[in-house]
Amino acid sequence: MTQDELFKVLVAHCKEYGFIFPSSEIYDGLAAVYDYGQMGVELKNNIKQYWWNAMTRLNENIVGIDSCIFMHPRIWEASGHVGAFNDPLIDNKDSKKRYRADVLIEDFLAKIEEKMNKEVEKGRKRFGEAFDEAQFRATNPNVLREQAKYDEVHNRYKKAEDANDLAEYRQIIVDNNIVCPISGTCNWTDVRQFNLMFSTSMGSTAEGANTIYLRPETAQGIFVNYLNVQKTGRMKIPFGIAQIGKAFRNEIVARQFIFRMREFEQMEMQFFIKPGTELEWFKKWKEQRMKWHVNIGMGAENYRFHDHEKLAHYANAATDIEFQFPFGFKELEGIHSRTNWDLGRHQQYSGRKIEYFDPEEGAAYTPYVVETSIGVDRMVLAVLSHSYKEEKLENGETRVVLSIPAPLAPVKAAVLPLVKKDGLPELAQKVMDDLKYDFNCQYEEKDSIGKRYRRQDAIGTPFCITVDHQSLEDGCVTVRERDTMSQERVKIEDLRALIDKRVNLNNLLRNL
RNA sequence: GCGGAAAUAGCUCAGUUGGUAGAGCGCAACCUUGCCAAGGUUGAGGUCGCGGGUCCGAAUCCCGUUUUCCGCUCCA
Repeated sequence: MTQDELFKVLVAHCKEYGFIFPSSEIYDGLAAVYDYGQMGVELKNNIKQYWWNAMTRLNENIVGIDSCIFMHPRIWEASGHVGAFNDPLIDNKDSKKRYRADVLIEDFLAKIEEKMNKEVEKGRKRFGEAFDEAQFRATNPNVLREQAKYDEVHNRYKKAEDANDLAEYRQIIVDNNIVCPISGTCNWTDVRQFNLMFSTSMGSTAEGANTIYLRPETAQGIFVNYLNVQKTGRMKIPFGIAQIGKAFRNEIVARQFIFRMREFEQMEMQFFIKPGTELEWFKKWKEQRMKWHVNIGMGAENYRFHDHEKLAHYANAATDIEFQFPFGFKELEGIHSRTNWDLGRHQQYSGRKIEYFDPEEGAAYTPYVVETSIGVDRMVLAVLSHSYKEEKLENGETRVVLSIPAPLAPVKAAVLPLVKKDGLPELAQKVMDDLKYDFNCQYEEKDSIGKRYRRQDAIGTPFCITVDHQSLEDGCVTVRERDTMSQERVKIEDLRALIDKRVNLNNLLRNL
């Protein structure tokens, strides 16, 4: 099976066993939006818990928050998201360069003005003292011609701007033969507005309504709460704020299942530090985060760093942790040294002083930030794609098994009476009642025992506990292990400890 | 965004030159069995993605549309 086929099979498996469904499926679906089903939500919650506890429990100086999806619109101006993603953009097909269509037109208008001014200067030299500029502009044929052209383009441009008419932008550029400064050609694409942010309006009346955005990242919710947390938590630098939450991006091309969705979930931690120490902390968090991933046990060889050579305007160092997905090594997590860019911008836009008084320095400064940002859905996909296996058994049959690392598995144990009579269901139900407070368990009595084992394999349940006739006499049950299919007899009272050892998330945390 | 392909039961698919919708698996109930997807009986489930057109008659032919997949492009 090729990686491509494997990916398709995995998507089908996710739907068949209740991990991930296409959104709004009975209405033909909604592109690039997916829902988590009864198994998927458990897996996802376990991943989130592993991250949350690793951040907030293992680090005394990291605390969590949960900020809202709706935020003040000015936040997105400060963060640069509004400016960068609202512009009408046009590409030159020959030079492959992208320009702002409005800037191209404004530059063109500026050139016409320059031409007119040159004519006026010529006139001034010719007529000397007697020169009447207004008179000259109203009568000189060269100036009049340019002025008419200017007025026409300017009017069209303003109208297009008011109507947000992108096609008209392009038409103005083409009609006036505005060329690309690099290729010198007029071979343009359509004008497109790349607004990555979803917007809605807040306020019940049209005139009183504000445009507000669905956050395209959770990080800004942390930055705008920096002062609140630092003061109320009496946090001392260095310290971090962690958050898990939904973010929204109106992707132009959203494909590859849950790898790139329009609504997705992030786990972000912003670590606030003293300026000048950022590269040290960047290095530390790089190591820490890689350790967290490898600790899950899906093979260190499936991860790698990808350092950014071209840096975003706010960063002075950046790297990705990439995972080997069925479609290649792709970004799972980003680690960025964001300097004081975000806090500085919020200071500027809000007018509030966002500083930290460092008692050791005896001075105040705007903290620097190292960010770790991981996609929850990408983690889910990483775990699922790595865990899905089709095994050839000795009897020639194929077994589909999700070898999800046990602490992340949706269901930890299935309790199965060998037959549904002779008092076995009653005993099995007792076993179930004993375990259900500690672990997510399933009770099943339908179909043959073999079939039930396979069903549990398909959802990645690490343990199957079978109650048979002998159990009624000796109080022992068969524990069947998912990956090896091996069985052992265990006393019912020893079950909890045995399962706990393998599935408890805290054991994963202890290895960090 | 552009080009190509696909859409029939929960899943995988068949359905002849246009003539009343099929299989296997799965699902539900019961019987038999009991440690790796067992057998039997019975049953539920589809206006064939959606909308329009041609025709006496459309799952089948035509047009439009939606969604998905595969390339390219874009984004990071």
